[in-house]
Amino acid sequence: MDTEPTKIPQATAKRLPLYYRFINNLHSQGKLRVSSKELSEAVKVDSATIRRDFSYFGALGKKGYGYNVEYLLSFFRKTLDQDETTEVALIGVGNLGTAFLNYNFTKNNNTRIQVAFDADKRRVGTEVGGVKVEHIDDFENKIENIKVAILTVPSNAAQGMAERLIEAGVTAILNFTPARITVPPHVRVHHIDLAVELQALVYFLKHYPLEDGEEEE
Amino acid sequence: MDTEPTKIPQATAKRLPLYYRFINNLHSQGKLRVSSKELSEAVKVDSATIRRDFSYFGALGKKGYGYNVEYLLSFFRKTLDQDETTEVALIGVGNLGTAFLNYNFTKNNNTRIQVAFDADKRRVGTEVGGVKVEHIDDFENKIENIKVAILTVPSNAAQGMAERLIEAGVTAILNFTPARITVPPHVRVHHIDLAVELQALVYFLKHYPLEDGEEEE
DNA sequence: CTTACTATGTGAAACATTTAACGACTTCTC
DNA sequence: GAGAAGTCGTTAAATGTTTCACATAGTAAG
Repeated sequence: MDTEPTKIPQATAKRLPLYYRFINNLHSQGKLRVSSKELSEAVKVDSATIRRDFSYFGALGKKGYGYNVEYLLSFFRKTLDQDETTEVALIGVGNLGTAFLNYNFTKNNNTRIQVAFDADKRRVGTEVGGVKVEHIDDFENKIENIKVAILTVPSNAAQGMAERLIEAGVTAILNFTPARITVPPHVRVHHIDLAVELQALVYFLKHYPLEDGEEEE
Repeated sequence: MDTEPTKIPQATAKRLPLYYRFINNLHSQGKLRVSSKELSEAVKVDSATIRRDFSYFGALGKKGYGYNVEYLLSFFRKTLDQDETTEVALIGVGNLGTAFLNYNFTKNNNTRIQVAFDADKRRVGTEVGGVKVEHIDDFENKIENIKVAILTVPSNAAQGMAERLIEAGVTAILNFTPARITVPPHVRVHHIDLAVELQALVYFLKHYPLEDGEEEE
């Protein structure tokens, strides 16, 4: 009973949540069918890429018709495990951390921030976005079943915190600090580096002028 | 006098700011030389990839020696236009926007948030992270020379704001809203979608177990 | 039923990126 | 100064991703 088909390319996997969200929108708008072309315009991914992506999961659509929204939705729900919620811990309740806490992922998502931690005693005990803030030194006791952490601490604390998280059983970290943390091979880290993103955008702006007609991810 | 060599691959261009920051660190630590191997360990990019990346700009290193930090730094400073500051506008001073304003990009960066805008009158007139907050309806007058905007507004406002920004002359947008905005071909948009990033991480966690020895970007 | 239309799923080509491997040159050590 | 060790720059191979283009099968309508 493995839901896994053959391995999906990573590039495809990264687009799945995006597809899911949009299909979800369509569904709540009461739309019954959708073509790869419509989807393409909405999510800004080439329609052939969408068809290819979907095809890794088998034939989800009907020729001459498109995709049935209801079916697509229930398919992705299963595939993305939307039914079981993944509990997440957030480390560092600064501005960025607060932004996450207020984001309310659970709405369209299978992820929920269960608990947040901060080193600043003034923040401990408060509640942000419905999530309790605990002191960072207590966390070893409070994240026993948590495998995913969002790291929004100052960058000099990043490596140390990562090690403590891993020690406590975390195996996936979304790292928003500029520090590139070093982790054992069984731990997955995704870096999102705001300064780098902004600089890269500026670099593209200056060195890769868009000609009319050239489009963009 | 074109600083442009032949076109650099996009994947390389996205790594340049990362390299720059790290080389900058080395320099302020007083380090004189660095090898692609050391750099690789620090930024978590394969050393062959680093050598390849650097080689697009010509021969920056010396065989048997490595790279001279001073030289590398001054080279990247030029290449990434670190000398001229790019002015940026920030739209939407919520938690995420505030996080950006407090980030202080100028420190290691050639980008500076010059002005921020918000629709909430209570925020207008305040200063966040040293940046004045203006009312959003005034912005057409105040961003005449600004080409880059960070969009951290609620997602239902994203498309409309994007259009106003473009109308006012913006040609690059860093979009943090979940909305995939539609823009004319001469405008560059980079999407950073926090919920998608988190979901993708969870998907990888569940479906792509890391074997020992497998490493990760 | 037949014809016109539509849109999928995919083979094959094109394109992009990463990685391995190694020759050439430098530095280091004795 | 000679040999060992180190490290770049690059050629070539491998891998990954996107896109084209079209046969095929379904829909829609008279």
